[in-house]
Amino acid sequence: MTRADAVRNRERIISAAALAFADLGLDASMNEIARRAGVGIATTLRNFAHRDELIATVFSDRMRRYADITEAAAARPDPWQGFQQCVTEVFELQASDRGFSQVLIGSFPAAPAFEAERARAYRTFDALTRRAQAAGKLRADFVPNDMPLMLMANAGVISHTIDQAPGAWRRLTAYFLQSLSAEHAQPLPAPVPTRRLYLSMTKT
Amino acid sequence: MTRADAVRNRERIISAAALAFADLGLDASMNEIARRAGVGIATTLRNFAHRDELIATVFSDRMRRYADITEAAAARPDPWQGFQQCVTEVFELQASDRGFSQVLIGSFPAAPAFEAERARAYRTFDALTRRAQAAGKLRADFVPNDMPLMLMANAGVISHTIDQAPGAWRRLTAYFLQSLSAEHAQPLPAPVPTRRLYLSMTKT
DNA sequence: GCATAACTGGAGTGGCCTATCCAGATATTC
DNA sequence: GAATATCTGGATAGGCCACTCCAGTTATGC
Repeated sequence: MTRADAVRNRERIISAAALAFADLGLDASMNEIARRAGVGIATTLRNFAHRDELIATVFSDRMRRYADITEAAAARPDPWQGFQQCVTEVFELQASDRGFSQVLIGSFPAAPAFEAERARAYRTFDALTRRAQAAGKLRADFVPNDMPLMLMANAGVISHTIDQAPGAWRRLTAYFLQSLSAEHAQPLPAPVPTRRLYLSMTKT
Repeated sequence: MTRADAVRNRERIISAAALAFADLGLDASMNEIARRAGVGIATTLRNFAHRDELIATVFSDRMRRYADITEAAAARPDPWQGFQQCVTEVFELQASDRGFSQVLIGSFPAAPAFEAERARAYRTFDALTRRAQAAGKLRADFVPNDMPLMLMANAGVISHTIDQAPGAWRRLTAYFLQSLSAEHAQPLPAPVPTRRLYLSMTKT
């Protein structure tokens, strides 16, 4: 039987980690998290032997929300508005948490349930893309794999501006959305091969 | 009198640091650099007491090149082609070195000569911007302060793709340039206040 | 070729990191 | 309320970090 106080401690660790990741990013130290939780380092590491487990636990809600945002956008009647809403809201989600911004451009193979949500988002985004292209609104040479590219770009902006200029990502978003419109689109260089980009998102 | 072998050591440190920064980014440890240079840690730190001095020394060439690229673009007769060339070549310079990519979105107040080159680039870019806008090619609501925003975005892409998909930044660049065209430009959110963005680029 | 100023690298310090160990504390069960 | 299974946090180890100290080495000027 798991003891009641152990459950309480586990939850304190998760709460503390959520704050620490938001403040400091994903590389907040386990020591720091233990300190904030008012719990020993041993207790923290007993509950979450690998940092990735803690990350997956802390951000499972947000990851689900990520996939939900994509599905809600796909449910909108207007294909192009749906696509734009998806990009905007995902970027906004990224801006809401330094840690989650990094989660979205990372990969956590040790947490299958977590990655399943990401896969759900990708599948839906794929459909969203095709629908917007079929409607002639999204440029035909856009590929779903451009999304991680944009997430990386947005993460770069967010990590440097979120404290001093928290709205900077909105301007980036606007630039992106305009360049994704099918109207007057100019040719692009070749897209990034999916496999290779995914590889780059594997843990180091 | 500075001894000949001391000069030689200093140069070995600079060369080793250039490689280490390119491989590992700006946070390569001083220990690692000393090891690569085949020199004691004490010698390394005696030559460069602060990491920033070493960074400014290693990247002074590239920083000058950055400003030169901007000036060369400003010297081109066609304002819009000049502007596009500037953005493309600066992004390419960023892609050529993980460390320099970070330098371009950082700030090194302890190295005034270094920052003077950056200021030269900014001044020229400002003129380049106005000229391209006067020609009606660059959208009127673009502000020079959007450049650091794009540099941050590009740095984000580069840091995650340079190994596995080294051409990814080109696609980002193409998207950006299209959204900067004056033709069919849609309204944007407010630009990031200059002061605040600069502040965010100050060392932590 | 010697005296000396200039320079060297290794050893040591203190800090923070992950990770493990274990004697003691505590919730639970009966 | 005693027995026990569960859980705790401090101490500890080993690694890497920036940084300092100093006895010993080496280039240089005469």
